[in-house]
Amino acid sequence: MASEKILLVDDEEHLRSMLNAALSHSGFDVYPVANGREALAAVGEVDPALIVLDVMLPDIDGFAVCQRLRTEGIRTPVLFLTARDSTEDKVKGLTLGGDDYLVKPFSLEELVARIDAVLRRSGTHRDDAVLSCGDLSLDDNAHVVTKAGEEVALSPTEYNLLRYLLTNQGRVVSKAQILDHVWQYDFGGDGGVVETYIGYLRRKLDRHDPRLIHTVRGVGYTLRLPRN
Amino acid sequence: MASEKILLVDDEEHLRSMLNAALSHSGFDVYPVANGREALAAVGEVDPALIVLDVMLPDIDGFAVCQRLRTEGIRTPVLFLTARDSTEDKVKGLTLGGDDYLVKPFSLEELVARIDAVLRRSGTHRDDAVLSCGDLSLDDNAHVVTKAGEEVALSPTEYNLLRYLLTNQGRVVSKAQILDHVWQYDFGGDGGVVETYIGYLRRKLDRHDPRLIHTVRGVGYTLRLPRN
DNA sequence: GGGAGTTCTCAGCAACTTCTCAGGAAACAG
DNA sequence: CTGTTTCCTGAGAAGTTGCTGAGAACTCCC
Repeated sequence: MASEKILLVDDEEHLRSMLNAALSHSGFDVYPVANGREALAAVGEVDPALIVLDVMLPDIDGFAVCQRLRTEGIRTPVLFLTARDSTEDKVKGLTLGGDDYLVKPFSLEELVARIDAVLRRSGTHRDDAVLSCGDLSLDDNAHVVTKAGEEVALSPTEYNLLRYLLTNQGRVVSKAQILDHVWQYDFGGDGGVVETYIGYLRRKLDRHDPRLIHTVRGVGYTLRLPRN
Repeated sequence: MASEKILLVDDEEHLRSMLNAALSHSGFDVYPVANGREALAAVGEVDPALIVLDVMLPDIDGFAVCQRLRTEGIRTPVLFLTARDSTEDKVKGLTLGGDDYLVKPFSLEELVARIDAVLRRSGTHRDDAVLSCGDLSLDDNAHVVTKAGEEVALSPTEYNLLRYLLTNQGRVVSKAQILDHVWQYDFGGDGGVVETYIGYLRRKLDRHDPRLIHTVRGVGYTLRLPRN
């Protein structure tokens, strides 16, 4: 597998190891570092396809790291991680150069979706932007979901949940897995929300046979066409 | 046989020796240790394919052990064992990076099933996810059982029992063995339940010839095609 | 500051699961 | 054939899980 290299820059140890695990498992080749200096040093050696860069770093801040790379002529796309505060506004202007940003706390599903989107735009195609199952399809570029040709409006969480089910179609995913991947990493509630959102999805796009979203009692949910 | 190595970390001696016996018998190469320090030391020497890791340890807790490994770049998949009260609802992120968890008390069959699932996901194929016998088949990924092409809905216990019979097809298993493997290890009842559940399975998927589930009077049950 | 949309919790309900038990059927031994 | 043991089965009580609608809290946008 020719997996893409990702340079992961975050000083918070817990978050870094969590993102490392999640991105590795999503098929990326992850190089985790803890600060700006290490990041600058690693870019030359690793030559990553993308940099996941926390804005708040102990030494050089994320903007400065990025700017330094650009003045050196390095165009590697950057996905900034920022807190919901004043830095959020500063980052907004940076999406012009093909970069993007994500506000903490985010969900892992969203992170992977953004990374895929940035890589797709920068030409390094990871995979197709359209996921589908039966007459249901989700286009990640256009951010559009259609069922039987009809466009269906979904809220952000509904969309992320559907995307997660589609990337795992045919496999059963537990409520715990769904919470870990679709909800923000600091979410404190229980699995009850998942039931509610599965309900929302069913109402919006699984009202008639053949049903696509199946409950596996005591285990979780799965999305697939019924056996013939 | 190139059996996979499993590092088993649990401080409760009784449970540790029980799991050791069960996993060894399932064909794994088990390395049991009693605490976090020993676990960290053993990972380097043994290089296991998977770690079964109790969350509640006397010295370093399971999460910390895992995180320590990750920051060292070790990505061995982990199967956490957690108690129902303390952790289950509170702790998130256990299913990231291909890891999984099991709530105590569990059944041995479930433990082995989870281990197989994690190893399958992490690429270390132990064996296929589909078990079958005649026109009966059980797909562990999709968690779907079919008989003569028809999908059959099973409750969790029915599913676990069928899985146990399938992995032991051709061999006779006693009611005591079934209780030990399919029911939670602290189950207090008698073998009567097994008869009931064998009955459920027969009704759902063994109503017509050729029969697959056979009673061996005075000994136990066996699943296999009739001899011609 | 008001309205629309979204997120999350909760309680009541429905459906399912688990386990026990008791009576009857089947196998077996003498 | 008869008594004993083992197994099968249906009924039902108790517990668990999942679905749904109502509504409180929040955000975003005008």
